[in-house]
Amino acid sequence: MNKTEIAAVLTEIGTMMELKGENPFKIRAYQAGARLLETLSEEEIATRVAAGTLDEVKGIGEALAQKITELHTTGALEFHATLKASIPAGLFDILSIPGVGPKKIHALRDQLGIDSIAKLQQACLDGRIAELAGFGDKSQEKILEGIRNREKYGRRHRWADAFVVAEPILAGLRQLPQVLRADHAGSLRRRMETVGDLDFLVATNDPQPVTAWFVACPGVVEITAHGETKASVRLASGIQADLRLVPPEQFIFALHHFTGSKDHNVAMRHRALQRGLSMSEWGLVPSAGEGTAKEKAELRGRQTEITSEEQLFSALDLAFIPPELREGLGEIEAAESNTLPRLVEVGDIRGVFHNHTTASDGHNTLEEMTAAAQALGFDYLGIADHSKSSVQARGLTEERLREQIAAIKKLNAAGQFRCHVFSGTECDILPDGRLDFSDELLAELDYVVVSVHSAFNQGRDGMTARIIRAIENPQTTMLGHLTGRLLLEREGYEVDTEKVIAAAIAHNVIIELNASPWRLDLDWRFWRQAAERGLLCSINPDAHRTTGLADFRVGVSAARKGWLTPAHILNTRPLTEVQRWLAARR
DNA sequence: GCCGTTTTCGGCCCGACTGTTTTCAGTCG
Repeated sequence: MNKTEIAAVLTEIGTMMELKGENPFKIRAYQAGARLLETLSEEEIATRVAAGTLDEVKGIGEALAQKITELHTTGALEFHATLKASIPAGLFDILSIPGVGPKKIHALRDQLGIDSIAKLQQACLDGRIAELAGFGDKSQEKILEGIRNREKYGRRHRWADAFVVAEPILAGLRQLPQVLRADHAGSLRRRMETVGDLDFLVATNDPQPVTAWFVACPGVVEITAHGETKASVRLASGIQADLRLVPPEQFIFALHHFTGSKDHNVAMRHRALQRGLSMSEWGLVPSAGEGTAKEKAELRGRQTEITSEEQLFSALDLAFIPPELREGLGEIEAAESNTLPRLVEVGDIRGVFHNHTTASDGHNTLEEMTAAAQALGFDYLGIADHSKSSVQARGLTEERLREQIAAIKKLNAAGQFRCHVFSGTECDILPDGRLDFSDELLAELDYVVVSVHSAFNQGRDGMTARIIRAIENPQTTMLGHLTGRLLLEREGYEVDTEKVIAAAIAHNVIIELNASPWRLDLDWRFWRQAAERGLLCSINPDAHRTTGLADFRVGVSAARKGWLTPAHILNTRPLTEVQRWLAARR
């Protein structure tokens, strides 16, 4: 088993222990162990398993070391299987209903034999829940509502979709005279690929007009809470939006707190405690001695000198950690030793590869795409229309591709655009791993993107071998959307990502970070280690129309989450350098 | 289950809110 799979097992053990009502600290140990494992490299895990030194890692003790070793070597864990067999699958679903946690699930199961959402819903309708000790009419109604909402709004939202909704609300908040500072927080600010709800944070001394404006925003279909310090609404798109209001001196602490992630916050508080400080959304105060609430409030009052997140991190002897990195994956250690990377920025991107035109399934012509790329300030644009096997996408035949090559040469020669155009193709990887065009034709292009668009169900080994064969082809420049996933729509196909990455590094092939908000593939979680091992990235918008070119920004967000610097990314390089790099590959 | 300038036991991150209670447990972020 690889580390991701092992971590998933440990996390599931944690959840199951929660459902069993186990000691919360024991549960936390499993969850922490899972997170920790993700930060280690596959090599280090293998070495430590072989040498029996896993328990030297802080956070992994004897028990976890034994379980990780068993999973790593045999691919299974007796303890996990036994535990899983003892818990009805329906309990996991119940856990996802707001207001119902492990303790209540325990009571429901003990007293009413409830072990699925269906049974829970029926018990609510029968009025049996309200009669239980610790429950009441409101609990029963809330559970029913939760079950209904789960069906209706239970899904997450792609980052770009959420951002489009959030942006005008944030702009509106900032224009209110009562609002001194405003920002968004949560997973939207951390630029996660999907977002559960929108979090807005406002600094104000006069909250009432602000909440009044917020609950009356266009698109609000339901007000779920409307208090002094917090308001929640449901928007037409199904997204829930929360607004929190704090006094100005508390803004930075609250911004950091509500940006998260939870793992990051836990680690930050732990660090604060090591320095004799107690950290919360209210401030940073000495933790020594049990001061009264009033004394602590006075101490908070003296925290006003912290007016930026930079200062907050500095107070804990840390360099500023960009929100994208706050996932509890080693960013605090890096900030401590001042080894955080200089993350890639939108302004670093000089051009983009992998874009489509009307020649295949794009909506704009070559000229329109080039004009749009130039308007974005790009020095170069790569065209990569589909190949002949992608019939559904009107893939180009050999003849039509040669016509396109000629058209691009002519366009570059005409000097109409300052932006240089590269001739490429998004060439299908056929089911057996061969490419869709002959080597002779591919050699006429500036570069070649290879992608899987068919036969998704070959199994892990088959798919891995197929993609690696395509990588080994000397004509291949870069690999497109490695897993083929569509966020919230379709899982990627089964493939051994680590092996594919290793093959790409060995053959000096780029792997793209497909920047389409639907894909963001390869996932940011793989990039840090892959780049450290020498993998080169290209942030590719996979644009099918002129407006799609701007999606490269979403790709930059994902790259930042993956700790990538400009040096790790081909399309941060100037035109002449890219031309040299591509020419050397041909 | 993990850890140790509190070192092999007794702690472990913080505060608000809700609904249930009549002083608090459970849940959430």
